[in-house]
Amino acid sequence: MLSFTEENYLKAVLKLTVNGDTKSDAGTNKLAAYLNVKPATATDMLKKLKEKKLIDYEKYGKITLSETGKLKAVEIIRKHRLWETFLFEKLDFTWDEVHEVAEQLEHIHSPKLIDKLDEFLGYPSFDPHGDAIPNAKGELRIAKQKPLSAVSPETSCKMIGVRDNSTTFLKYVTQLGLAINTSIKIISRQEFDGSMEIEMNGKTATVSQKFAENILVD
Amino acid sequence: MLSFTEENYLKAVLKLTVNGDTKSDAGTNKLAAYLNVKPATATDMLKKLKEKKLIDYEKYGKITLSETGKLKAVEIIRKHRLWETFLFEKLDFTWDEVHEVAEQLEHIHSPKLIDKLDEFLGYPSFDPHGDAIPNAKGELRIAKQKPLSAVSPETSCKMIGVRDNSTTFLKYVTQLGLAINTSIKIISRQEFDGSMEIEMNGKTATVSQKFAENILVD
DNA sequence: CGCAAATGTTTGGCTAGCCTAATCTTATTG
DNA sequence: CAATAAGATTAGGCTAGCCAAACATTTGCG
Ligand SMILES: [Mn+2]
Ligand SMILES: [Mn+2]
Ligand SMILES: [Mn+2]
Ligand SMILES: [Mn+2]
Repeated sequence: MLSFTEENYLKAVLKLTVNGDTKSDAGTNKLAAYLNVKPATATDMLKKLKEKKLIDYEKYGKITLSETGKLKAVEIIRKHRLWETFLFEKLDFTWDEVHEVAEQLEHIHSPKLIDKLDEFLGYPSFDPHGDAIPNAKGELRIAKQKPLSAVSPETSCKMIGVRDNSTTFLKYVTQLGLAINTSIKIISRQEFDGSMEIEMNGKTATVSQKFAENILVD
Repeated sequence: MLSFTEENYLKAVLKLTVNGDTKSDAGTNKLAAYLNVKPATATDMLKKLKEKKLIDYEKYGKITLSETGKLKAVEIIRKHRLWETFLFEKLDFTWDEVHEVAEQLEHIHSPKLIDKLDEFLGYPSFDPHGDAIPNAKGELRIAKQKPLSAVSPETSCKMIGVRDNSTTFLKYVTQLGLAINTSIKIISRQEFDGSMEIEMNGKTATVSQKFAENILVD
């Protein structure tokens, strides 16, 4: 039985190694920064996870999940996203409130619980942020996606997710009238700083490049 | 913010001090036995809880919850029983499966979560074992109840709860065709060992005194 | 290449929770 | 009213996770 902390490390290694955008690898420093601990602490835990055969790791070397470790990590992602969906769909949480609570709920140990929850929710494919939910076998459907910042002016697209899950970002997105499935038309893009004028639901807004990089569209 | 462990100690002190049946008080040994730790460990934690003003306690003296401690403990009971109700009503858990998972879920920190869950469940008054669920203000309705063992032969009653929540007991109860709200008629009672012949839903069965003491009726 | 910066590891030390063994206080009872 | 028995506390020690500071290795750049 893995501890709360061990599970968070596995999830962090997964996030940093298959990071979608950067394909960067997980170093002790990055891992520590991600988990808000110091590098020395991360090194301790890496030795422990290697001992338990959950990661492949040699001193000063690369860090990757073992097969077992990857399965475990994906299972935690699955739990996290199913709980977020539950909070959003059934308990009227907003999409900027679900992450924090799911961060606790993902560590509840009960295989029956998570499978029943999945069934209760109707086997959802995506969580409230548009992220794919792995199924019970740990398989994860990957949707084609690109950042809004890569869409050409004069064309339209549909928002299918967000890259940043922070409350501040999500509240801003909502305030602009954007949500999953919103159709967005790019009116123009400034060469200078990459800012974009976009239109959705009849309203227009100007957003920064940083913002556009964090909106995922089809 | 209380830790998982501190919360379990508070709940244990509450259970042992307002124990319904025995009105016994909580000593270091009983507390330790209840929590599956050694007395020395309990003493350490009692000092810590006193420091945090959650219990009233002097060396070698009585242990009672402070007002704050009682509020906290009742809140955990509330969460425990609401989660049990959720698992039972919404996720098709049986009543002998819910306790173990609720033991984990009761420690999730989120005021919004528990109030929304309460609402989602329709503000239930009792959990799957017939135990009263405290409301959001920490008030607990107390139902009149007595053990089946105290019911006179030739009379009828309705099962409203159980005193023992263990899986083995609950499975046995179910196997006999008993559940919350089942009408029970006492056919006879043996003076010798207190065993009873009872009838419910047309079927009869003979149960021990120990069994009858753990079935609560109106 | 060669050396400094970046990155990673070790050491020693901390707290929360737990333990055993020894000791102390309170309760019981002959 | 002793003297055990029962109950509670203290002392010392352990592991999991964490940290700061010292040390080691690797990377990258002049
Ligand atoms: Mn999340
Ligand atoms: Mn987590
Ligand atoms: Mn329970
Ligand atoms: Mn608990």
